[in-house]
Amino acid sequence: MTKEISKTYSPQSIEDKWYSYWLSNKYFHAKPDEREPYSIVIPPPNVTGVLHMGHMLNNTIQDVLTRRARMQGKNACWVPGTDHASIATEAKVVQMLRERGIKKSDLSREDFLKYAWEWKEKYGGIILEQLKKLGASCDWDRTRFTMEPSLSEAVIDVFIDLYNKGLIYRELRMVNWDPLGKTALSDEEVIFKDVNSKLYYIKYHLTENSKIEIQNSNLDISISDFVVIATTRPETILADAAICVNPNDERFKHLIGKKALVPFINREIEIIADEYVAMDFGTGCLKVTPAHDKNDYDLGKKHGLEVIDILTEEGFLNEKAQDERYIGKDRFAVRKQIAIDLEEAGFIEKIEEYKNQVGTSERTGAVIEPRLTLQWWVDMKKFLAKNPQVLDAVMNDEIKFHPVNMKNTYKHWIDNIKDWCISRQLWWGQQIPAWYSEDGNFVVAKTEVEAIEKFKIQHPTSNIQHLKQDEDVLDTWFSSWLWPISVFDGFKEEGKEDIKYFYPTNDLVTAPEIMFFWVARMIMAGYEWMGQKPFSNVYYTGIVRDKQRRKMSKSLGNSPDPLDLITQYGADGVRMGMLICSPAGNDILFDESQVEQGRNFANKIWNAFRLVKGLTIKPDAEFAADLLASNKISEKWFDARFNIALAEIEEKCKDYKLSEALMMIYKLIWDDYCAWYLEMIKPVYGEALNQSTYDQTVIFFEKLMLVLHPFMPFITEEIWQEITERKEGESICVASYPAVETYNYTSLQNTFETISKIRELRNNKGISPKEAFEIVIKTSQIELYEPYQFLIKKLANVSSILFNEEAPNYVSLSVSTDQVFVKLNIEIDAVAEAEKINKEIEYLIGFMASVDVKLSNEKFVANAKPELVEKERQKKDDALAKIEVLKQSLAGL
RNA sequence: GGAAGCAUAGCUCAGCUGGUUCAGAGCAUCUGCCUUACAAGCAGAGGGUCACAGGUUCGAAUCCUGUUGCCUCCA
Repeated sequence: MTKEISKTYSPQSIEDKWYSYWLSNKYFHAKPDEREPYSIVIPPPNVTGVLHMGHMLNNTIQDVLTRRARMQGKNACWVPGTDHASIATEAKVVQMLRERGIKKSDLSREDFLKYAWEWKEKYGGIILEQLKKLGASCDWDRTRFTMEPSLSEAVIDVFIDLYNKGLIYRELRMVNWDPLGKTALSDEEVIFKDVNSKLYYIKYHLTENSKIEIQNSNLDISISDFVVIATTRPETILADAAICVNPNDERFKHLIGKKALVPFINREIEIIADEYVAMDFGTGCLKVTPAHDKNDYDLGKKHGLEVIDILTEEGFLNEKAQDERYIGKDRFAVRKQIAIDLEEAGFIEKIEEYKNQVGTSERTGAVIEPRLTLQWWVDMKKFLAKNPQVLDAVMNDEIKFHPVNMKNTYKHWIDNIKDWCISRQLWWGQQIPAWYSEDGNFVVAKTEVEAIEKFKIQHPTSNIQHLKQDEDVLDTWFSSWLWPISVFDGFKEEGKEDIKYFYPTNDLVTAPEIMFFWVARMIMAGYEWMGQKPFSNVYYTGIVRDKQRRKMSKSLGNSPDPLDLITQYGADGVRMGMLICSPAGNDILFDESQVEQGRNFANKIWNAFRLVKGLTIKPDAEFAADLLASNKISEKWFDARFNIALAEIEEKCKDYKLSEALMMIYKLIWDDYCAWYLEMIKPVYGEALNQSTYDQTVIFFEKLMLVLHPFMPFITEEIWQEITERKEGESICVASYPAVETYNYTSLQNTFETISKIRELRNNKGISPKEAFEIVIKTSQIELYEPYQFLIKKLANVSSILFNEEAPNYVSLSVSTDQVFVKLNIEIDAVAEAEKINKEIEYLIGFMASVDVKLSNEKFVANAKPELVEKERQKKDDALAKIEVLKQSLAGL
């Protein structure tokens, strides 16, 4: 050994060394040239984010795709960046300020933003730094941020453009209100959760007049003084505007048009009728609260009911609730309290346990409050009518989804699309370019100066002395949907080279849960502003879960820290562990043992490297002809194996079945190269290997490293650099990926089987591997064994091989259709041997019978493919031949 | 409540248009081994009526129908 190589692979120093080598040589930087482009845009992680297991999986996959493309001679560009994540970041900054004793409400917009930017500068880059540890081959010179000036400008331009096209409007509507974030949310940002709640049955007394009217009527009904309604939200009774029953409900017909009193505050509300009311739910009487329920709002609008909003933007009760006991208190506190108060006052008939679903904010977790507010909307139906390709391209596979069944989900969403609420009552984000005059008119314009000009034309009578810009910012996704265009500066007038060259991008790798938020909308933006798709393939990764199938999350504490994992197992090990069990679209059940498997694999490769590096080499001329011939056979065999496997690997990669491809590489290296090939050519201890075989062995190793490199970039670079001389500036990152070459396949099937069977025998009889055997092979095809005797002798420790000789008192082994007889130096049990052979004969007879059934079935012979029938005949012949051999050996015992 | 999907070894999954790649892989388990590259290893082994019930067919894990059980998305 020329130099000492450590017995176990230690990734730490190697990984940092090579990553900085790659960066300093700018291998990841791409600019347009004459090569075929390959591009991926990263799903920009939130600036607030730290790397979690989902990112690890997602970015490993992107890196594999990018590195493969780069090695295959394409000009690969993976654009990194971060998302300003308006609501998530604003929440973090507010919290940080609170910890410092500063209230957001005490700050001006400008001061707040100053703090927010400070925060972003400090923490915003963390996640990208972490990606470097993973080995991500992003073009870091192209790092973008959704709120950097040029990207923000694109967002504003797009807003104005859409407004001018009549695709954006402003309207008072019921929205999903997040009382914690104090902002509106889009439907997609609301997560429904099952909760155990209570259904309260509350009595509303009729007014005196109503009672009298009913008594005076001619209806034959028993009179009661009240109606009962069922609700899960008793605090909202203070906002009730009516009670509604189904007009077809016989039980309540007499009540229609009468009046009832809201408990405690005694507001008179009318009992109205509408078929919307389900007769079989609750009591059949519905309380109508237009301000606090979407359906009630619609109902109220239809019947002209008053909208009584009793909640503040933070979800506290306001003075409209009228009852002093509750004003200024939180909605949930009031719910508890009012239930007790109602019960004490005798308004509660009963309380039932009830399971229902409650909408919560994706970002803050707060329970969503339906709230009537003035917001900005994108008219999605109109948008899609203008861009029908948004659906068509996915349905006809112009944009391919992996796995394909995601197409259904996509179509369903598109078919049921709702308008997109894009305004957010936040400060962190792109401020909406709408300008208001004091008399309530507005124009949409990029700057105040332009706004003034527009006012002069559109609202000449307005007072434009004090124009005020809209306070709200745009939904984060209103900037992310432009990402594949804006990262290449596609909205700018000049510098079109990048966008022309890299757009449309090739692959997008993302989580299925943001298909609507992001994927669908990028497709929309792509067609609207570029006139073509933003990417050709979408690979949906699964969700990373723990062994108990629970989603990994910070709050559950079931997620390992990715950086700790990398420190412990190496980036290569972690990448392999994540990928080995993650078919597209399937959730991955993460377990540290998989990462351990990855680390073990790296170590295995490392030791193969130690072996090869440690070999002593001598010229071929110094070796015996039979050894050289044997080694040639081994080389030829592995060459064929490699090419067969490579073809399969490429096939899998083409289908985006990366975990299957990786598994094939794993087996190719571990089983074929290490367990078989290296053992076949390895000289006995102390002896040398011939030069030509050594050279070939190194070439194989190199090729294996190239194929594995996209998956495990660090160890492959280290070995690729060390296995042979490299020039300064060379790297496996930019080396060419092997192509499938022609090969002559020599099947060593029978040889390998013979070796395995002899090893098995040794195992069963407890005979040491050091003890050599003499064997006799009975076969009609000597050519399947004769040239490979050397290998059988070496790998199964066999001292001599004879063909078709008598083998009295030998133990018989079945190899394919042949028999191998092994001479043991111990006494063999003739009776047991005979029994074993008889069993085998019995099985073969049964097997033949089943084949005969098929062959004597006229319909089978007539309908099945001829080659299939032929195969069945062959099976029968083989079995017959084998029975013959077995009978002979039985006689010999 | 609506839609789609899934059900194959202990676990995670492959199995295209029905027939030798038809019952597979990796991990885990078990049994031997510290055999000069590797115990993070080596050599072997055992494990499945392909969820259940019908049907189509000469032939079904594969196609059809129903049942049950899971998961996801939407409301």
